[in-house]
Parts: sequence; C-alpha cells; structure tokens
Amino acid sequence: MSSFIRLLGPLILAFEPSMDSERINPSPSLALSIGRSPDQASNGDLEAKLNELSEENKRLNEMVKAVYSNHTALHHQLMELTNSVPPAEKRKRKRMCANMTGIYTTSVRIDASSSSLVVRDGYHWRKYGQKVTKDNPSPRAYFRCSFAPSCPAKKKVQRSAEDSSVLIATYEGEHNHDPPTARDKSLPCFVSLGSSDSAVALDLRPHGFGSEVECVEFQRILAEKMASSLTQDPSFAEALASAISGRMFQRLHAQS
DNA sequence: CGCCTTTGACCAGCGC
DNA sequence: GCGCTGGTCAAAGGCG
Repeated sequence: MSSFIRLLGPLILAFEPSMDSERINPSPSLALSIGRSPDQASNGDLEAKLNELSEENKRLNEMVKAVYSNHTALHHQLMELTNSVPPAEKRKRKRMCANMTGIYTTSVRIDASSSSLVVRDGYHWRKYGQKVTKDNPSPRAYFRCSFAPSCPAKKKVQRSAEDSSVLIATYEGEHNHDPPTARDKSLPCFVSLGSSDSAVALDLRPHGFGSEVECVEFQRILAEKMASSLTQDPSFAEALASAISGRMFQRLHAQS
C-alpha cells in the first residue's frame, strides 16, 4: 500500500490541479489545423482553439481535483481503520515495527488461475519455506535474497484473501548489494501493463530514491514506459484514432 | 553438479 | 504450563 501510494505520489503531484490559468500551456502538437495550413489560420481560429483547449484543461483539472479529493478521503478512512485496531493487535504491530524498520508491502495482480507465488522485482530470491496462515487459506511463501549470501533482505508472498488474483508481497530488510544487472540499477522500477501474465516489478528499497535527480529520472522512465505500453496496445490506438477522427469530423461539421 | 522447490519438523513468542 | 501460530531449518528430490 505504501509503495503504491509512493508510486502514485509523483503522478498526483505531477497532475496537481492549478488554479493559475496562466500556467495552462497547450502543447503545440495539439493545435490541429483542419483543412488549411497554419499560415492560413486566422487569429480568430487560434483564439477559438485556445479557448477550447483552456476549457478542456479546466475540465481535466476538475477531474484531477475530484480524484485527489477521493484519494484524500480514502487516506483518512485508512487512518481511521488503522486506529480502530484492537489493542492487542496494536501492540503486536508496534513491536514488529520497532524491531524491523524498512518493511514494505506491495500488491501485484496476476492470473487468478496461476498458482505461482513469484513476484519479479529484479532480484534473485530463494524460497526457504511455505506456510498456511490462520487468516488466509492460501499459503504464504518465504523468500530470501540469493544473489548475495550475506544479504539480509527477505520477502513474504501470499495471495490476497479477498482477491486470489492479487499477490501481496512483504519486503523486509535492505539489500546490501547492487541489483543483479546494470539495467536494474539504472531502472529502479519497471511497470508492465496490459497482459494478464505480466508482473508489476517495484524497487522497494526503504530509502527510495537517492536524490531528486533519480526521482525525476524515475518519473520520466515511468512516463515513457506507460506511453510505450499504451501506444503498443491496439485497443488504445484504435480508441485514440476514433477520438481524433471524431474530433476532426466535429470540426469539419461545424465549419460547413 | 549446483541451485532450486517442497515439506515436515522444530523453535520462539504470545495469550489464556 | 500448554496450545496456537508464524517463522525458519534442513533433508530430499527435481531440473537444467
């Protein structure tokens, strides 16, 4: 959950609604000229386009504000639920937190029919145990980092009790070595979208990004990955083409 | 042959 | 003290 919020954080910040209308800066690539060259476009047309884009930007800002307020409300609910935990459970959690810093959990959606408990995250893990726990019918698998013998990093993987297609991975301890490959080192997080057999791989190192530069770089890579996945998705391309052609048809219709 | 998973046994902590 | 539960160990066997 925390890693999920951490992932969402930069995105939410990147889309933080702004009340400053001067910051609205429609991309030149969006300024479509239908049926005539940019030289022929009159100031009136450009003004109309600008107004239209401003309106659209305003609508998107409203949507983002709504999403942001929903996120805030959910966060409050989560805090309330956390506070309503029975005292015994509270003590247990407090003890666990005191003894083990750097514990992070993440959920990964997989194929529900798959029995695999593997969460790919770029590291090499060796399974050393499996146990059926009281609160969940599906077994919990215990993994230890096998890349370096002295590495204290561990993880537990278990299917969600509510949704068997979701794997809950709990990471404990820090890796005392670099990720196995140079690619992993330069790419702290990679996200696969679309296919059912894909796994979301997250770098859950407790200290997060080493610097603001790394964070910005991560956001850039994440955006590229998402854009790449979307452009490779035929259904998305089809929807996009449909939206653009619909828009063009509207404009032509309005001009005629 | 080395590395991995599986699985039953064992251990420690906690509540009653 | 006893039973329950979660976490770990280690032997056995599979696989490339």
